[in-house]
Parts: sequence; structure tokens; C-alpha cells
Amino acid sequence: MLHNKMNQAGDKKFILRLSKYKRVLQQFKALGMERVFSNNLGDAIDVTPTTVRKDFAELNIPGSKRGGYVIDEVLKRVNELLEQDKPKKLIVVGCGKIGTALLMYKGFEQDGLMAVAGFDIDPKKIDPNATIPIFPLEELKTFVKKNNIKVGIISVPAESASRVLDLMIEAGIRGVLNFAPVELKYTKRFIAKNDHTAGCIIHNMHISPELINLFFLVKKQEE
Amino acid sequence: MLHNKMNQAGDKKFILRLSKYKRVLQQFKALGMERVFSNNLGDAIDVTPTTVRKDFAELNIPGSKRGGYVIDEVLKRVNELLEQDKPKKLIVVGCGKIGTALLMYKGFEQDGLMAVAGFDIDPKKIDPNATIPIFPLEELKTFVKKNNIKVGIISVPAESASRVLDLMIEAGIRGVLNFAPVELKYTKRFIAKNDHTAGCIIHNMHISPELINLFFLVKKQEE
DNA sequence: AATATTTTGTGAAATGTTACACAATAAAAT
DNA sequence: ATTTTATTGTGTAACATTTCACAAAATATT
Ligand SMILES: NC(=O)c1ccc[n+]([C@@H]2O[C@H](COP(=O)([O-])OP(=O)(O)OC[C@H]3O[C@@H](n4cnc5c(N)ncnc54)[C@H](O)[C@@H]3O)[C@@H](O)[C@H]2O)c1
Ligand SMILES: NC(=O)c1ccc[n+]([C@@H]2O[C@H](COP(=O)([O-])OP(=O)(O)OC[C@H]3O[C@@H](n4cnc5c(N)ncnc54)[C@H](O)[C@@H]3O)[C@@H](O)[C@H]2O)c1
Repeated sequence: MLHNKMNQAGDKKFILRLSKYKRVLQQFKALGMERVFSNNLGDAIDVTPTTVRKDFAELNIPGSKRGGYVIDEVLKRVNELLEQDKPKKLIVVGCGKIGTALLMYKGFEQDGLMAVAGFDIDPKKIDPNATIPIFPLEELKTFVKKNNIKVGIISVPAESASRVLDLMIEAGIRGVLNFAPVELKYTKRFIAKNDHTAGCIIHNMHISPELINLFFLVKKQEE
Repeated sequence: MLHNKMNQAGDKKFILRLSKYKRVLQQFKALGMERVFSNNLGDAIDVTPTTVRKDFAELNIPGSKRGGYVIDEVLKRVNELLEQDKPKKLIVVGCGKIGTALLMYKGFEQDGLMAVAGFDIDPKKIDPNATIPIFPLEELKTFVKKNNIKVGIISVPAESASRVLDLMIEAGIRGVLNFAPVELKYTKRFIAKNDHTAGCIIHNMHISPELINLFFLVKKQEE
């Protein structure tokens, strides 16, 4: 289906761009547009037009030499690849400030995402009857297996993150977005005996380093 | 000071790694360690030992051939470069769910960061007497100039993001971390007449695309 | 119908990043 | 003292990604 781009890591950046194209194209479409040029799109997601064309070539999306790309065609192909049609169910472990913000985030829907449950160890946080229920951590495994959840967010304090990750993987989670300020990664340590567990992909979302980076760059630009 | 690494963009990834080294080294130090090896550090922040050594070479941090690197020396040099000593003051514009989580985030302190004020247009959010005060948006410019703030977070709805960015830049903000699901970027449009405004560096933190990416990778791994 | 213009599509070059491989050497062991 | 071992430091290679440059083709203009 996809050739060279799809290497070991699955080419994170490429997929990231696809989901950005998608969002922008939906907006363009809502504005009544039917076609786009690589430079419009490039401007919108901040890459060069060549990158856009290369990406589309990768996806076998044909453009016409002076009419650009048909938005619907691109969206169709992108959705196909991202399987954006079915809602992508995810859970949130650690329903504190940032966990709750994510759990309740209205914007997920537009991106085909759906937070279906939260988990916490603090009894005060538990609320199984809320629109998006919050369960005690003990029920994680059952819930994940029963509902066939594959992706989850970690928003617990740093010191619990690694332990929570183990639990999640054991429960069957295969993709994790981590907000705790530790570099989580998948290791096989805990599946010594019964190794039918597949790997788990972990992406770390670190906010402080991003800010520190900004301060650095700003400083540098000033000098 | 730094040579080749410091190209146009200031090498985002390199600086990102530095702030991760810092965090990990602080932890190691707290554990009583005095020295580290490139492979320990590499494991901790998930890069190869070679990358660590190359980074340290870049910073002129000497290691000893069998004793590794002295943690204090590394920290000193890293802090020097990041100017990590003085607290980095930032503001948050848009004090909704995610904005408030950030504004109140305790963890910033450990990273030398300090959220000093929030801004919002909703009168209900305003609270100038809180520990971390929230002011009406109109006061942004005065506050930023008076307190010499250079970095800010955008956590307003997507449709306001671009407008808010303009305001922030006009006020004097030079670095922005954007959580709204639009690809913000610096353009000169609004400084047509009076062009003493320096540029503004904008980093976009997009959560949905990261999750979509995870779903994609998980799916791909399963097949 | 002829010409000019715009935009795609892509090979090749440039750039940037990470990893390999190994000599140099400091520390430890014998 | 000598040998072994572990680890840094780095030139080079491998890989990945982005950009350049331009031919090809579709549309627009004259
Ligand atoms: N708040 C922010 O803006 C922000 C920014 C960057 C990073 N982070 C990181 O995100 C994480 C959460 O931050 P927060 O501000 O929401 O903290 P918080 O204290 O508000 O929330 C943490 C939640 O996790 C729960 N919890 C603790 N241990 C748990 C466990 N083992 N299993 C399940 N739940 C558990 C707690 O009961 C609490 O509800 C932290 O690691 C923090 O460093 C937060
Ligand atoms: N909540 C999440 O987990 C999450 C996740 C990803 C992205 N985001 C994005 O972050 C942004 C904020 O999300 P949220 O969930 O906190 O929304 P929210 O509605 O809770 O908060 C938005 C806040 O911005 C304020 N605001 C609106 N216009 C403003 C303006 N012009 N100037 C100043 N303040 C203004 C509102 O009064 C409100 O307090 C949105 O763009 C959202 O898409 C949120």
C-alpha cells in the first residue's frame, strides 16, 4: 500500500501531516472550496509545497496539472489510510487537572476520537455514572478487554507513570500518549513468562521542554 | 559558543534533549549518584549513547574515559546554556480547562518555569487576586510590557487563536506554545507600518494528531 | 490555433540526524 | 608492572527528510 515511507517507526511525521491535511481540508471544504493547490495546503500546515506533493504522490493521490487536487479525493484517501471513519476509542488514566481536560475535550469528536472512560485511584474522582464515566483503577483491565480499547492517555504523577504503564499494557493497551514528565518506553521486563503480549507504542508529550526550548530560541534571537 | 548545531531553527531537537538530560540528571543526583555514563543517560531519555556523547562534545563537556561524566559538571553547563538559573516567566491566554491546568501546574517550578498570569475574555474567569491572577484580555499588553514577558501559551478556542496571537505579538511576546488545533505561524501582515517588531517563534502542540498517529501505528503493528 | 501561464510530479541534490566502528585511554584487575 | 576491561571521543557511513529545479501537462489567454 505504502512503500518506502513506511519504515520501522511507521514514519511519525508523515502520519502527523496527514491528519493535519485532513483538518485543513475539512475547513477548506466548509468554506465551499473544491480544489486545493499544494502551496495553499503547505501554507496551512506549514510545510513546503513540494512536501505536500511528495506526500500525495506517496498516497497515490493524483492532482491535475493546473487544477490542483480535488479535496474530496484527498480526504477520501487520507481517511482510508487513517481509517478515520470508525470512532477511535481511548481511555484516560489519571483524572486530575490535565486528565479531566482531556477526558472532557469536545474537540476530539471532530478528529474521529472518543474518550470513553477515565480511571483513577482517588475515590473522590470515581463517578461511574457520568457521561464519560470514571472508574477505579482496578477495573482498568476488565474494561479495556471488554471494550477492546487499544489506546490510552497517561496523566498521572510522574512517580506512578511507569507502574500505570505496566498495568495498561497488561490490560491490552497498545498505544500510549504520556503526559507525565518521564520518558516512558516499552520494555519487555514484565512479560518474562508469558510472552504473547505484543509491543506498545509510546509517545511522550512533554510540555516543559517545549517551553524551555522556546525561551532558549527567543533569547538566541534577541542577542 | 555553539557551532554547527545552531542553525536557522536553533536546532529544536538538540535543545529538547538538553532539557531532558537536565531532568534526568537531577533525579540521578537526588539518588546520590555523582557520575553517569552515556548509555545510562541514553536509556533514560531514549536515545543512543552516541547521541549523548555527541551532544556533550557539542557543549564541550568532557568525560573521562572510564569514569563517564560528572553530573554536576554537565548540569552546570546545561544550565548555563539554557540559562536555567533565572526563572522563566510565562503567561497563559485562555483560561479554560486546559489553560487552567497549565496555569496551576505545580511541575513547572522544577523545570525553572513560572506561570505568572492568565488572561481571558470571560468575566467569570477573571480573578486578579488569585495566587496566579487572571486578568481580562485588555490588560495583556500592559502586563506583558510592564513585566517584560517573552513567552506565552495559547489555549483559546481555535477560532480565536489567530487573533489572540496577533495581540500577543503586538504586546511583545516572542515565543508561543499553541494548543489550539490550528497551525499558527508568524507572518508579518500586521506590522506593515511600524516594523521594529522582532519575529515570534511558534510551536504547535497538537494532541489529536498524536493520538491519530498512535491509532495508525497500533493498527499497522497488529496487521 | 498558438502562446503564455500555472501547477503537478519527480529525479537529483542538499541538508540534517542518527548510528557504527574503532582508536585512545583511564580505571580496574591480576 | 602488565593485562584486561569499560568507556569516551570522533571520523565516517547510513539513513531520513526536505528542498531544488525543471520537464510535462492542463488550463487560460490572445
Ligand atoms: N497540569 C498540567 O498542566 C501538566 C503539564 C505538563 C505535564 N503534566 C503532567 O501530567 C500529569 C498529571 O498532572 P495534573 O496536573 O493533572 O496532576 P493532578 O495531581 O491534578 O492529577 C493526577 C491524577 O492522577 C491520579 N493518580 C495518581 N496515581 C494514580 C494511579 N496510580 N493510577 C491512577 N490514577 C492515579 C490522582 O488521583 C489525580 O487525580 C503529571 O505527571 C504532570 O507532571 C501536567
Ligand atoms: N481540553 C483539552 O484537552 C484540549 C486538547 C487539545 C486541544 N485543546 C485546545 O485548547 C484550546 C482550549 O481548550 P479548552 O478545552 O480549555 O477550552 P475551554 O472552552 O475550556 O477554554 C477556552 C477559554 O478561552 C477563553 N477565550 C475564548 N476566546 C478568548 C479570547 N479571544 N481571548 C482570551 N480568552 C478567550 C474562554 O473564555 C475559555 O475560558 C482549544 O483550542 C482546544 O481545541 C484542548
